[in-house]
Amino acid sequence: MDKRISEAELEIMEALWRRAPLTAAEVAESVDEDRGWSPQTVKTLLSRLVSKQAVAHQKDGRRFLYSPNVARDDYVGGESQRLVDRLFGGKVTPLVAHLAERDALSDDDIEEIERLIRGLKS
Amino acid sequence: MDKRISEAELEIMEALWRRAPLTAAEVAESVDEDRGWSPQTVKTLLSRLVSKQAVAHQKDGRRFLYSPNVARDDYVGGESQRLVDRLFGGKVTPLVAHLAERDALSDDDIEEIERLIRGLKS
DNA sequence: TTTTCCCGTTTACAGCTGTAATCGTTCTGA
DNA sequence: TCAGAACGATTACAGCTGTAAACGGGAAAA
Repeated sequence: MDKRISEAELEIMEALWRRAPLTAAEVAESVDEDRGWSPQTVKTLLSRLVSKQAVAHQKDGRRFLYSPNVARDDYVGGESQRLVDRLFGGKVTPLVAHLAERDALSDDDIEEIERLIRGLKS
Repeated sequence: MDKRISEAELEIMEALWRRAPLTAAEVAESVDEDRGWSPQTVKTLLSRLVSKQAVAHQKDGRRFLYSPNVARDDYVGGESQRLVDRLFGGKVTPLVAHLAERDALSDDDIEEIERLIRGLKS
């Protein structure tokens, strides 16, 4: 948990959050579908993540097994907080209000948020 | 509305969203407090924003007047959507749930969101 | 044993960012 | 009229990103 994780690196993290530990080749497989990256690219991203300490690797014979070193929840929480801080003065309500106004909320969403909020109140 | 606005550039946008049109010098003044940028830096950021078409400039004598070319609301909406897409599978509810779980919501927030949701339902 | 393959590591390279300094031109005050 | 001042434009430069290719060493296959 050192420097920020870039967009491409996030793809790698998602693969490792889905399943870990994985070898570089397995990560490449788990990710290639959508992005079409060469295995080299995946390896580069993995080592960058290792130096950023977002990913840990332990030797397994002559190869490495990679595992996330940051919980997805923590990452997601941090990023959400960043957004809220940067754009909504640190307040969550305006974010929700904003999404609501932009019709980004379906009726089901509204229903569900209401249930959620109701749960929080008790 | 072309390429993405970077973090530093966002500071400039915020100044222009607060008040516009402004000269480069005025932007620098309106922003310098927190960041401690040299006026040159502000000018560089302004021209980058102009080439990204996030800012418009019209000649006023031998200087330019700069104005935002993107509404803050649109920008904020786009960024929020990006976050929701990248980290919450495009669903808003998990975001709210997440913030709630992380205790990022005060009682007042909850109260207010509830009011907001209630408003949406009717 | 020799060739081939697989790994991780190193190097590459262009585009974006942060942060300016410098340049050329034009207005302005002396 | 002539030297600054003020502007925008051009150039700088290191660090981060996206996207690999090349390299070197060991393991596996022939």
